Amino acid sequence: MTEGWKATDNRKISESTIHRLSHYYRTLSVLEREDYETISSRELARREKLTPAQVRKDLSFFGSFGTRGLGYPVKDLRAKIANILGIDRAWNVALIGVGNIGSAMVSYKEFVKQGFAIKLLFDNDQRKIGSNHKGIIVHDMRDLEKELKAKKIDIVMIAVPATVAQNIVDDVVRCGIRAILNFAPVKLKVADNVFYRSENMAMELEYLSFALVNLANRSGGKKLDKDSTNS
Amino acid sequence: MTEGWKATDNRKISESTIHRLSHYYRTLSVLEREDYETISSRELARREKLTPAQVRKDLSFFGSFGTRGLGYPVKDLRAKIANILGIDRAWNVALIGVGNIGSAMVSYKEFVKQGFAIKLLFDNDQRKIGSNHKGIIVHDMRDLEKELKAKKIDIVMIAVPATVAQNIVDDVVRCGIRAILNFAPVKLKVADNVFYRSENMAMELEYLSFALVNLANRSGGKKLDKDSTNS
DNA sequence: CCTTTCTTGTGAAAGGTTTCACAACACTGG
DNA sequence: CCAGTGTTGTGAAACCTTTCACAAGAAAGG
Ligand SMILES: NC(=O)c1ccc[n+]([C@@H]2O[C@H](COP(=O)([O-])OP(=O)(O)OC[C@H]3O[C@@H](n4cnc5c(N)ncnc54)[C@H](O)[C@@H]3O)[C@@H](O)[C@H]2O)c1
Ligand SMILES: NC(=O)c1ccc[n+]([C@@H]2O[C@H](COP(=O)([O-])OP(=O)(O)OC[C@H]3O[C@@H](n4cnc5c(N)ncnc54)[C@H](O)[C@@H]3O)[C@@H](O)[C@H]2O)c1
Repeated sequence: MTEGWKATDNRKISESTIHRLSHYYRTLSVLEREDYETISSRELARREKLTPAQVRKDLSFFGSFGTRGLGYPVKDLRAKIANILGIDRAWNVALIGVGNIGSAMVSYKEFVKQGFAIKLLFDNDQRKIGSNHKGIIVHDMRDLEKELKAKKIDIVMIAVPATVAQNIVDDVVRCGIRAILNFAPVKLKVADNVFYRSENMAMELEYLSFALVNLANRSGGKKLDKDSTNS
Repeated sequence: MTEGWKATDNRKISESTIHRLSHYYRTLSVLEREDYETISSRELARREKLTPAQVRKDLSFFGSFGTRGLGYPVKDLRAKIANILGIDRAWNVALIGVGNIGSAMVSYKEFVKQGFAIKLLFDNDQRKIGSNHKGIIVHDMRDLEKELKAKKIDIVMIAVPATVAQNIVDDVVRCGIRAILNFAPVKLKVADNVFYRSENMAMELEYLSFALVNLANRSGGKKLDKDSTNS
């Protein structure tokens, strides 16, 4: 039980658990900077607005990292979670579609700090191809395969109009990419061995709209929180 | 059973159900444009990669909109879902923080089409205050309360640096706002009667990272899909 | 009008996630 | 070394969501 998590393990880890690990990671980073040595599941839960049992259960899927009577060692646990999430290394990211959203992403310095470095840009607009964004040249879509492979890209972000998103995804998957972050408000069809996630702002706004119409002025109305305990 | 959903109903609707309604809505919009009269739960499920039972169950929480043997009337169902989600009306949105992400949002024309019109911009950078983005003037944060009330803002988007996000949220809530869409990668503390959702790209990237490290090259690897059946 | 075919709406079963509750253990102070 | 306190790790219970399975109803065709 002490040797922890193996990638080959067959246990099924829920999406919610992984998302909570991301949060734990951020909180632990703060605690580490504030020179905390250990933290209890109770205190961690308080900061995350979860139950202590939830915290312990989440961590227990991957090993036993705490000390009874004491809590978890902040530094080690942070490192362990980084390892579980695979963010203890650098990932090479490419971005396709250097428009409004795409430009914002390129200018965002936090990604690099978190180990996700945008190494390649693509567009099909002749006016944009060859131009320089924060030191990165925008490539022609025709060079997609060659460049993705040359730069050993792991993750592709897609910020093109919704109408062409599926085509681009198909191209990217054909080039061997297994992980995609999509910003177009469409549901993508991909093979079973390709992972993708979508950021869909319209959907979140619709959720807020639903909440305002249906859940507002309830007695002790409930918090809706994508960040919180419920997935 | 035929009079359908009431906002005063006490049944608990899950987040997943609401997200799926958003998807159904989009698919139904497409079907309506393609002049479909009716659609069965089976066909809708096929397009959404869900089970027919899931579709029927989701809809059944709000009433019974179908005809046995025939399916659901596309036009009516779309209208009904719009009503449930509260997107059959216009919402007034304000955006705080006109930086990289904020500017991208202002330039995004789809939001207006979907009933979410950005009516107000705020920043605390003197160089930005007074400037004009797509016809909207950037206001000083000091005018927050006055302007939010004058423009009858329903939803506030927060695109400021993570360090100040909580302060801004507190201000906004104090002005009476009940719905917030947050882009800063922090967990916000808000009262129980305030709804908020976060777009957290770092978290989605971390999920992809986890998938690449832990789930890749599994036998018949599983698709991770925020859009799909699991919330 | 009756039979066949189709599809909804929904209780009940199955499956998944969170919370509970407590044994096991670690540290502290006497 | 022992009693007392605190906290983990984890089966089991409680809770929540999805899937199953079928009765009920609608249309079509003879
Ligand atoms: N801007 C926002 O705030 C926002 C919000 C939510 C969702 N989105 C979504 O993000 C996506 C991008 O939005 P945007 O506002 O940045 O749009 P945009 O039009 O500013 O940018 C799209 C970019 O993609 C490029 N492009 C178009 N077709 C291409 C192709 N076949 N191959 C390569 N590049 C191509 C265009 O040249 C352009 O540079 C859209 O799907 C949009 O729905 C944007
Ligand atoms: N740019 C991205 O791609 C990206 C991606 C993920 C998350 N985010 C998050 O979105 C937020 C904004 O990112 P960005 O890249 O647009 O940053 P930015 O620095 O470009 O923009 C922030 C804006 O907020 C304004 N601001 C700062 N303090 C303020 C205050 N107290 N009141 C009002 N306005 C204030 C600044 O003047 C600036 O215009 C950040 O929290 C960031 O972490 C951005």
